[in-house]
Amino acid sequence: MKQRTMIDQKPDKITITDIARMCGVGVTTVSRAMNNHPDISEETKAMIMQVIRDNHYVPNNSARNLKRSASKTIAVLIKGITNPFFNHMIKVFEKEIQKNKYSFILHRVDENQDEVEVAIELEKEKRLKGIVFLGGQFSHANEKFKQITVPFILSTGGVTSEVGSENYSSVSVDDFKESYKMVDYLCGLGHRKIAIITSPPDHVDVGTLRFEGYLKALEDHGITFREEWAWYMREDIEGFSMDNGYAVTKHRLSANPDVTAIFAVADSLAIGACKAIFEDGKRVPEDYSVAGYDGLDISFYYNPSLTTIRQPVEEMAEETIRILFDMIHKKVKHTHRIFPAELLARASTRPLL
Amino acid sequence: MKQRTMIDQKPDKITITDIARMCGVGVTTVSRAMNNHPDISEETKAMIMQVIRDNHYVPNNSARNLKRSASKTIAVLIKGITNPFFNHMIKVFEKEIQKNKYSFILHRVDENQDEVEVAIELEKEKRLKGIVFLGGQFSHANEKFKQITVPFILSTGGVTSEVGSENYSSVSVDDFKESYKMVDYLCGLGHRKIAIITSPPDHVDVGTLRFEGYLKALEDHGITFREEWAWYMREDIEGFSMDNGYAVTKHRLSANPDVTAIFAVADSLAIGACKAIFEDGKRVPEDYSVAGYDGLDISFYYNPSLTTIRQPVEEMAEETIRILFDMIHKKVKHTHRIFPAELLARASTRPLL
DNA sequence: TTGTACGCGTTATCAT
DNA sequence: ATGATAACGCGTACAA
Repeated sequence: MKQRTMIDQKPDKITITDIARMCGVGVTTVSRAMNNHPDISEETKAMIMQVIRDNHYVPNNSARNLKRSASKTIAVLIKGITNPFFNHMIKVFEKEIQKNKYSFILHRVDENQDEVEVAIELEKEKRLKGIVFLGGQFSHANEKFKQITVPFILSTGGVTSEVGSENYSSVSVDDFKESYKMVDYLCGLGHRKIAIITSPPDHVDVGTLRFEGYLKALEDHGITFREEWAWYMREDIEGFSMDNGYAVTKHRLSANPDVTAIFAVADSLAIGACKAIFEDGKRVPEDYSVAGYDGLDISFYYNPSLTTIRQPVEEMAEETIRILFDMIHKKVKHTHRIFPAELLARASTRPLL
Repeated sequence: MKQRTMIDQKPDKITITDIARMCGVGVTTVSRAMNNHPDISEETKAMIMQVIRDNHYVPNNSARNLKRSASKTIAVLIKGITNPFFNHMIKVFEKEIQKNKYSFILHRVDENQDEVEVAIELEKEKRLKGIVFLGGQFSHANEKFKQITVPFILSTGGVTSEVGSENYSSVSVDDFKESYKMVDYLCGLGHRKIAIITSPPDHVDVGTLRFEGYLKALEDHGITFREEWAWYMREDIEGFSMDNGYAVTKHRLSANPDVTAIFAVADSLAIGACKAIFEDGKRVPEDYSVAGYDGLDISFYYNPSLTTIRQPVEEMAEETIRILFDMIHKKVKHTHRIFPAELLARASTRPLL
């Protein structure tokens, strides 16, 4: 009954012990009240919870995590947050993870941080049960992967170079194939001079594979690739952004007047390209056919609506979580799942003649 | 003495004590080596760090946070991540915070969580030095604000109802005024039947103030508001999304043939509206003038480019951090800074007649 | 059903 | 310069 009254100078310094003392019970009982433990009478529990509320007591998560052995939480690591492509996926992750009665942490990793290192740290800190790497590129991560001791999966991320595929799970689309599909489509429309907006050659990211798909499609159509068709993103502007597509196209368009189609390896780049074309007094698709990649919402809403490769984001996200839980429940060791993407032929491309 | 001798299967269970033993030094010394403490010889430090690297030892952050008294970290809390409007701001936050030698945590708070409660928890867990609430609405948060014991600032967020402004700092634009400005502009172009796409009346968010600005501008131009001009976002679709603007316009357009202009309280809504207009066989701005709000990148790239209210996001973000550090360094108690926004008159609106 | 005491992994204090 | 040890706040055997 000796509720500690008034003159609370340090309301944040209150601990479970204080609550216990206020309630005249032991810390165990307080702990039980908070964690919905069975072995506690309803009335003492109610009383304790009331005192907790009255005093605005908030348990310290660091102490909890330190003590707790397991924690039923999944972390999703994402590099940057600029990519609108991930928004849908994150929502699905959240829903699916909650459906499994796990809690969900979205952790952003800085552009210049190593996401695997962050994961290793986070696993210990939060006693994670599983990890999803959303996007990102994993070139030489093999050694580090081994330090992750819980199931993890690469969702939508590329694994370049020789990282043994028996060491991780993944969900993705075949960037090479889908990119090929698009360029093949453009060729089928009669285009033979097709520029591509992609990452600089020394970069290792999704742009690389998509560029190779482009090359192969050209070859299969008997078209000899010309270096001047490779419009590399600028490095001084954020990658895969509208700004970048705009700047690149602005610079390259007039120098390549015979190009009839432009394939951008991201919808945002394609939109930037369109703007540059408009400002040049030209039209899409009458003067230039423009195609994107990703299938963002905006590709539908843009005017003209963008021909693009739609990745089945929702399904991919669901499958990501499904595989992860399969691994957690030891039903399976690792899985690689490649989804087919869909070519959406819309208004930004047209047959040549 | 009951140190683990049993076959180490868990390489992640290695602790600072293990490292100390391996190095033949005390735990204190290891701790010093890791934290760049001055009181340690270069050679022992190098030796210890090598052992740490060899064994892939990673210190447990929960234990660190628990023990550490202070931590020089700022957290930015953001509700949802769908809003592309925040992307620029986050980058600036990160840069500015690092410039101050603090570290930066971006913490996403779930749609159905109370961000202030999350903040209170996080403050203890991470020993935060300051908090930024990015966006969000704070109606009855006054009591809870008091439980936050470190400086915090509301950036770009609305505070509706009577939360004493002496209890927090804030950076924002005057939604009422800027909204008024836009509608006033439309009226100046000769429009008198102007629809608005905004949040449902019972919602408390940025839409509310912007709606009021719209109402006032109409009134000042001697226009009597008609209920049928209020196109409320659908609740079964994500708020402020292109999908929502599209659905609403699709539904309302034909029922209101005499409307000549549409003011959407977000660029994304405006884009959705444009699409619906196009599908109706009409044009922007020839048949309808459409205006947005926010000044997203896409508003420039869209076709036609969107007339909008551009919030000075970079400056606002910089000021947010500046004020926060002023508070941290006790130079100031709290500050409210309102930024002017800029009306960008572009191609999606035109004079009537 | 409830309480006591210990340990989680780290850093801070105070010795040496 | 280095080391032993006491916290940090909580959960949980184990005892009552």
